Amino acid sequence: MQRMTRQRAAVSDALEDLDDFRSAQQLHEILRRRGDNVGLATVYRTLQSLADGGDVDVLRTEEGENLYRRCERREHHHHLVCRVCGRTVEIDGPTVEAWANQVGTSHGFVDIQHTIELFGTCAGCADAASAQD
Amino acid sequence: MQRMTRQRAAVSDALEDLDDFRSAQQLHEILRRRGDNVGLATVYRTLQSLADGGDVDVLRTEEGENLYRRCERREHHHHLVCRVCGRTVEIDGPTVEAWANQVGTSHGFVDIQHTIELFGTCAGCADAASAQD
DNA sequence: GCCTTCTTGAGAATGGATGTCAAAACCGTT
DNA sequence: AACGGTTTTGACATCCATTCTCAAGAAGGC
Ligand SMILES: [Zn+2]
Ligand SMILES: [Zn+2]
Ligand SMILES: [Zn+2]
Ligand SMILES: [Zn+2]
Repeated sequence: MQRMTRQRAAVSDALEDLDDFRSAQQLHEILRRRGDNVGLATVYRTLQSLADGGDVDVLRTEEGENLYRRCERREHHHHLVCRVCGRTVEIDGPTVEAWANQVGTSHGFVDIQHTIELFGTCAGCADAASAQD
Repeated sequence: MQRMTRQRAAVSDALEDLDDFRSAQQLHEILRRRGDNVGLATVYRTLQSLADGGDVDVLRTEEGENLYRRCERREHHHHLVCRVCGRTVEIDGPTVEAWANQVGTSHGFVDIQHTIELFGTCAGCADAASAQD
C-alpha cells in the first residue's frame, strides 16, 4: 500500500504549481529552493510511482531525459510542446487513436500501443524570434 | 567530406543484412562475430552519421537505448514494431501527417514536428503465446 | 506508545553514450 | 607508387541520468 509521506506530498505539490514538463533534477532543485528538502533518489522514485499510477505524464526528450507533468485530464491524450519555452497543450485525437489501431490490426498485430508527441514553436516564441531580426 | 572506410562499409553492410532495429552494441557484437572488427566508439559514430544523413532510422526504446534500422524508403515514415520479436513494418500515414500539422497550426504553433511509433504483438508471436497455454 | 512494514537518502554502481588524442587510414596530388 | 594534409579510428576515460544499496527513519494500524 502507498504511504503518504512529507516527501511524496512535496513532489506532488510542486508538480501542481508547474505548468510544463520538468525533469527529476529540476524538481529536486525546485524543492530544495522551496525549503522542502527531498533526496534526489526519492524524487526519482516518487515521479516514477506517480507516473505508474497515471497521476503524471512522462515525456522523453531528444537527449534521453525524462520530463514529468501533471496534466488536466487523466485520460489518454497527447502533447503539443513548444521546443523553445516548453509551453504545453494537451491534445485529444480520436482520429489518430482510430488510425493507430486500424493500422496495427490490418498488419495482424494485437495489443497495439502508440507513442505520439508533437513539437513546434508556439506563437509567442515565434514572434520573439522574428522580432530578433 | 565523408570518407569511405572499411569500418563505415562494415556497419552499413551489416545493417543491410538485418531486418529489424538493432542497438549500437548489438551491431558491434555482430560485426565482431563476423570478423569485421570495428571499435565500439566507431560504431556509435557511424550510426549517428548514417542517421543524420537519413540513411538509417532511429528508434528510442522504453529503456532509453537507441536502435537503428535501414528502411526500404528514405522518405518520412513511421514504424509498427513487434514488442516480442522486433519484426518491423514501415507505415505510411498521410492521415496522421495532415492531422499533426493541422493540430499544431490550430494552436498557433509553427515548425511542427512529430514522433509517432506503434508497438504491438505480431500475429506470429501472438500465436506462439496462445499455444503456450 | 509499540511494532511491523514501507520509505528515505547519501553514496556507490550501472550503462548507454560521448570525449580524448595519438596512431592509422583515406585519397587527391605529384 | 610514394607523399602529405586531413579525416577517421579505437582503447580508454569521462559523462550523466537513473537505479541500486541498505541502514536509519517515518507511517500508521493496534
Ligand atoms: Zn499530458
Ligand atoms: Zn493516443
Ligand atoms: Zn513478433
Ligand atoms: Zn509522420
